[in-house]
Amino acid sequence: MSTMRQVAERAGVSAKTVSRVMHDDRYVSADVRQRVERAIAELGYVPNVLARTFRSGRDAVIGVAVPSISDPFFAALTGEVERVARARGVAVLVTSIGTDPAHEQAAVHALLGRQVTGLIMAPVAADQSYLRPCQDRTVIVFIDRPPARIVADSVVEDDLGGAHAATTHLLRHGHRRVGFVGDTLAIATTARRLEGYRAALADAGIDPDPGLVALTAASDEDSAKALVDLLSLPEPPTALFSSNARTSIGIIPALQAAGRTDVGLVSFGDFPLAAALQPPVTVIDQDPASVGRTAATRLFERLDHPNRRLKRRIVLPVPLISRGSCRGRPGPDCG
Amino acid sequence: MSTMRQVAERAGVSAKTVSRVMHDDRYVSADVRQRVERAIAELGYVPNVLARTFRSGRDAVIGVAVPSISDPFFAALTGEVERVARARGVAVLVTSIGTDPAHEQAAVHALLGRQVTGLIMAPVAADQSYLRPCQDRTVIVFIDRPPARIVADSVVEDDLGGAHAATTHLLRHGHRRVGFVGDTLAIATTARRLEGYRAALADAGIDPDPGLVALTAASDEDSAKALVDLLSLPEPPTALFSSNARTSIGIIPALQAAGRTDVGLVSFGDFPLAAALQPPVTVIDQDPASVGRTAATRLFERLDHPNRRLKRRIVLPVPLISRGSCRGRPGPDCG
DNA sequence: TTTCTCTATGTCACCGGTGACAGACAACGG
DNA sequence: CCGTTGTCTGTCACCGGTGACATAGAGAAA
Repeated sequence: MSTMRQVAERAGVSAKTVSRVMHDDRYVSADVRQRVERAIAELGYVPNVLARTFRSGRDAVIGVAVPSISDPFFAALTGEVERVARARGVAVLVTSIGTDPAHEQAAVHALLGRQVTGLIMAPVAADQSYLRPCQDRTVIVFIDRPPARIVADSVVEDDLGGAHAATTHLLRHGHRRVGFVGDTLAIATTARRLEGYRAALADAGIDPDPGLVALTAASDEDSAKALVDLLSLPEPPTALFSSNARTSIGIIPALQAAGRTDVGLVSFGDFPLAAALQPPVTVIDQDPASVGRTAATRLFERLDHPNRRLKRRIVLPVPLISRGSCRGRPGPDCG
Repeated sequence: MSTMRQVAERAGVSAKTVSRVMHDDRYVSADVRQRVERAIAELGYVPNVLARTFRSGRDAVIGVAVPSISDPFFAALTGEVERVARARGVAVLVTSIGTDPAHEQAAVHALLGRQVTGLIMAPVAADQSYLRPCQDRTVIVFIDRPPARIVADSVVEDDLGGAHAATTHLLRHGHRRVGFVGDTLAIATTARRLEGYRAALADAGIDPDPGLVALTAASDEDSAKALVDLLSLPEPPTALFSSNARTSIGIIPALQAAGRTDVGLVSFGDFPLAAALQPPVTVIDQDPASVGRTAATRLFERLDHPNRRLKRRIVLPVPLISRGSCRGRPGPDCG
């Protein structure tokens, strides 16, 4: 890879002049411009972005830190962030934090050390105060889950409202024993969805049965097992609220295997083919692309206008898409 | 953000000594080490990775360029690359190329300009010769599709063999009119899968009917439309080979809507819930994680041992997972 | 003609960490 | 007491592009 000075030498000019050509500076004669452009082409010169941005102290890169990029939800979200960033010529550095809270700080520091101008992250740990010192030079936008012990922008879905709506929807279809299937309360969104579920039961005057709450559905296998356990209770649930798309994808095959497609189901989070299943799955439409777009847009807004006053917390609505899985065996129609 | 010299000043030492502490250099007295560590903690010092790697000319970053990170296949692949890279302390820069071949070079140059040590990319254009000048300083591994007009490592699936197996599988279940649903021949994998499909028909002594080949399934809507068109032919196909998971996800709801779940189906590429559908979908298991792992492993192997001689082309087998959607209405059992 | 402006190009320091190299001092063997 | 070796710390240049500033010639204005 050649450097700017090599190009300069070949064109018989100074490095600065090459820099001027690269930046379409007005004050370059046609003759010189042509010679430099030829030299650039001949050497296949690609400017060293590191050097440029190193000088200015800040790189045109934003970091994205999510639990897992493989997760379709975060993949779609990241993809949208990247779209917005690319439109502005900003690169995107991606890191998977994993689910271990202890690893969050290391993963985020790896990004900060690269002098990212902005950071979009889904917090996993219970405390993000370690990010405070960085806030004067790096804009941080939290996604999916609100941050703790730090003031920053966040873009979250309406977990509480969505869970409430989902549960209420099942209750309206005549279900009285509604189960909750989730991964773990350590994840803030799950905790809030459980809260919404409980609130809906309370609003309907139904006594919550702790035995109907399964918080072990971390993997597909665990989800399936949690389902089997719930269905083999003496008084099994007639409907389930699945607290995210992954648990839904885990329990649906198990439901089918058990021949219990009569069990009502609402999934927090849409997923491919939800409409093609029998019965089609009613979902709370938690749109990852819109979270990504909103977060990236906010990030750049902060970068462009550091002094503008904006509401810290953006809560995206999560509409319910009724498809049919909400009614019980002899249930009434969805509406 | 503080610099190394600021830390040095606070600790009353030179910048170089701070550097030594950061690198656990043997020749630092316990006293000095402690003072420096205190200063680092007090200032919340995070070393500037840019500066360090800028000096050495190479950054501990690898680039990943795929058509779209939102695509679950590439998301899973990228996730696995990131896992392997993270285990080595190497960061991952991700770029979506999109489907426009003209954009490929710009997207890749954006990564190269950041001095990535390695590049994992799924080519979209018909010519990658523009990458030749970079090869002496950047290791390139192509994924999913082989490169053109350039010699480099590639990790691809056995498109030809997989498509052949899928088609043959349908033929063995008594189907004689097997349709092909794909996006576009501009994508190399689709072209090779069509080739495999045709070869399987030829091996079975069946005259290929060009009318059964639909190459318009770029989006879910287009896939659905392609399916409807195929089924309304005077002599419609009794089975379909869907050339990738996305087209499958597009045509399955349409199949269900048309009440034609009797139509045989094999999908190139597994997808969530394929087993939970009615009937469960037989697939060619194209494992994105293993592509990612293999590519990343090869990349680091090249970086660690630049002179080792290795086979350029790695073809991953794609096993067929028979689930039931392959048989026709009154068909025999799957094998 | 002088002065000023505009154009076109060059020089140089600097960003922040680090490799090469240079001391300085202590300990130790002869 | 000197030479040698080992330990600890500092100085300085450098990576590559760019901002600040200088300079030089051309033409215009005074």
